[in-house]
Amino acid sequence: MKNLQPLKKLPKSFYTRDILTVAKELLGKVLVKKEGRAMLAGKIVEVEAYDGSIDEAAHTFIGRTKRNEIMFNEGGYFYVYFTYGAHFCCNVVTGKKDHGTAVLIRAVEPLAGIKRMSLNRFNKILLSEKEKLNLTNGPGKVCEAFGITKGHYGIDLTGERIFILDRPKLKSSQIEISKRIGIKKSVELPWRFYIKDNPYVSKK
DNA sequence: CCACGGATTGGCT
DNA sequence: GCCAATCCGTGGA
Repeated sequence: MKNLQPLKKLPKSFYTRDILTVAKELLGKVLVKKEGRAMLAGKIVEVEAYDGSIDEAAHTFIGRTKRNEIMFNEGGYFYVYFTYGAHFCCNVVTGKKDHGTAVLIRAVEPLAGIKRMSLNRFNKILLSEKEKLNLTNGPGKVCEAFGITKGHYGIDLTGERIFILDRPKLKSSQIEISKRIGIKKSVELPWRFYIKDNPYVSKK
C-alpha cells in the first residue's frame, strides 16, 4: 500500500515562503514536464539557493535586468537561463515579490519518461549503468534531459506545462548541506542542499 | 579514478 | 571585451 500520498501540485503558498525553507523542502518533490500525453518526471535530489539581496553569486545581485526579471516576481515561476555558451539551467522562483530569490535545480532522479530523457541526452535509448546515472546529475543535464530551454522562461508552476508534485517532507537527517558548486563569489554560503546517499547527486 | 582546460553564446560593463 | 549557477574529453596515475 505505497503511494497513498496524493499526487498534488505544490500550491503557490509553498513557493512564496523564505528561500532556504523552500530549497530544503523541494528535496524529494517531483519535477514534472508534460508533453501532450507524455510526461517527464524526476525526484529533486539536489538544489542551491540564490538570494540577490545578500548573495553576490545570484543573478539578481546587480539589480533588475531583462534576463533576471522573473526572479523579482513572487514565488512559483520558472527561471531558465543559458550559460557557458551551451547549457540551460532551471530554477524555481521563491519568496515575495521584489525579493529576487530562486532555487537552482541541480539534479533529479529520473522517474518517468526515461526513454525520452535518454534520447534527449545521448540520442539513444539503451544506456549503460554509468550513462543512466549520468542522465540528470547536474543542472545542465536536467535541462537537456527534460528538453527545457529559453522557451520555458517564466512558466507559472501552478499551471499545466511544468509543475512540481508534493511528496512527504524529508527528515533533516536525510539532508546534506554544503557550499555551492561552480561559483566564484559568495562561495562560503552553505546554501547547497542534497539528499544523503542519493546516486543522482552531482557531487559529494 | 582524478585533474585540467577548451568549447561557445549571450549578457552586461 | 570579459566571463559565466557547466559539461565533456583527454591524459596521466
